[in-house]
Amino acid sequence: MPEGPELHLTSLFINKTCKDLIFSGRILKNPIHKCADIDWDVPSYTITSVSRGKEIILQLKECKDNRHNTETENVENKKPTSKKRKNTTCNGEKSQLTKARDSLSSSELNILFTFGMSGKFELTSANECPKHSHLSFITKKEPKRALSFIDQRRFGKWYVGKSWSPDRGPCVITEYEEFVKNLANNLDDTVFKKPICEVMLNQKYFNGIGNYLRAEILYRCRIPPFERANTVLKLSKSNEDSEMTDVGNVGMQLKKTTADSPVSHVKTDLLVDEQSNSHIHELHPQSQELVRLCHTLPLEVVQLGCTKYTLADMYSEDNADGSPGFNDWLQCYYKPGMKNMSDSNKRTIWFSGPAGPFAPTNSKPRIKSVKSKKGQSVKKPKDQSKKSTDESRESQCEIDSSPPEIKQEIQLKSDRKRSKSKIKRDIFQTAFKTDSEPTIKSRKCEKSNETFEFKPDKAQLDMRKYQSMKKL
DNA sequence: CGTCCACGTCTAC
DNA sequence: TAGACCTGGACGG
Repeated sequence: MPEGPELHLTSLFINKTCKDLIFSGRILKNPIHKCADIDWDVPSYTITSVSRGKEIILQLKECKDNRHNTETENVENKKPTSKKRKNTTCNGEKSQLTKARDSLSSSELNILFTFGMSGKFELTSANECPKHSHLSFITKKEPKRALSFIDQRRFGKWYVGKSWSPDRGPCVITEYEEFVKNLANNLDDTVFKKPICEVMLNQKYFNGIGNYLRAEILYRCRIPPFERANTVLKLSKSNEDSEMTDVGNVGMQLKKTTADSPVSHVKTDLLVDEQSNSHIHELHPQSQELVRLCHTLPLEVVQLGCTKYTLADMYSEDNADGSPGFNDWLQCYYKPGMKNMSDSNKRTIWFSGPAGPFAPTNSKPRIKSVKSKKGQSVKKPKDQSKKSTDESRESQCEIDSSPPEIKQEIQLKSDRKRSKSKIKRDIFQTAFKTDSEPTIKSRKCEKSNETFEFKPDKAQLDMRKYQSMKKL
């Protein structure tokens, strides 16, 4: 579920786990992926990372003490294939790497990633090639390990030598003040005529907000998803408005971290002191609440990830330590009893209460049932009519339209059994294991015959080449 | 077995 | 504003 918090946690994970690792040699690329090969081949380099909204940059830096050897080794190791290696981007743009090298020192390289719907990074044994891995950075020392970009659906992309996309606004997590300023200064943009739930997926203004966060944010400030954005977001009329607001009362539960978490060094001071955030006071009090939640809710998820040893723990249904996980944190998205409908971009918005005045007129519940843990389902009736009033929409949801006793029973069921739903939060399943503690998967792999699996598909031949490269 | 759905962009009418 | 880009899990017949 890569939204802002997951990207941010990935960045923290990479910085933590790769801190003491030296990488070496070529970056292995799965030929099935359309993004560019990366022509980087140095004897030793380090990897650090930084995230911004739904983008993340890997920073590769050649180790200086090896710099002297680099040139000669590169010449010696040059393989005939390396000349032929294409250097095109996802967009087919040529020589991006060359451009990048012109503008950067040859001893460092930035790679910009987006995660699509299923992108993630894992650190595994280099012998084990996780299914759907598309880029692998291999460590220098034995036992060799691989930092891999894994992406089941291949919607994720990377761009060599690129910096943050200019089409995206400030990060809701790390650039809160800029994010508020960007909003406050652009509320006359015509995009704000659209429903708030749709505008919240616009990364120009809400970089890092995705489908689950928009639902949670709107739910928690009780804003109907199809209310017009410029009704919800507006400037403060007078100073009196801002004096009425409850400044700085949010996110105080975000203080705790767990000492042995791989990301325990996460800074909890990302919460901006609102006294110094001049721009939020330009907004109407009601707008302020929404804008704050755009920062604090992603931070809560980051914090949740930081209190777990692995992110798999965070997404797990069964938390061994009894502490809440991601599924417990969710209050609206994909939860039994919540309503849902398709927005104008055919994305499911989860909500409670009225849909709002600008809900699509032909809308109906998109997901008919959400099953809770033991398989009970809360069935939502199919749309019987094409009414367009809020009232009729209300009646489409069983929970809200049922007699109180049925309502209560459904609620009890869903309380007893936490929603299991389809949201299998598989991101980073093994990723957070540290170097000293190999993953279960890799242990298995080491015990067996050192082969790695790559699922056969269309590009089998290329794949075999890739595999043999990988074995080297 | 077929259909629908999924944490997200992109581009072509 | 459709579709395209992808894989795979859940569910219904």
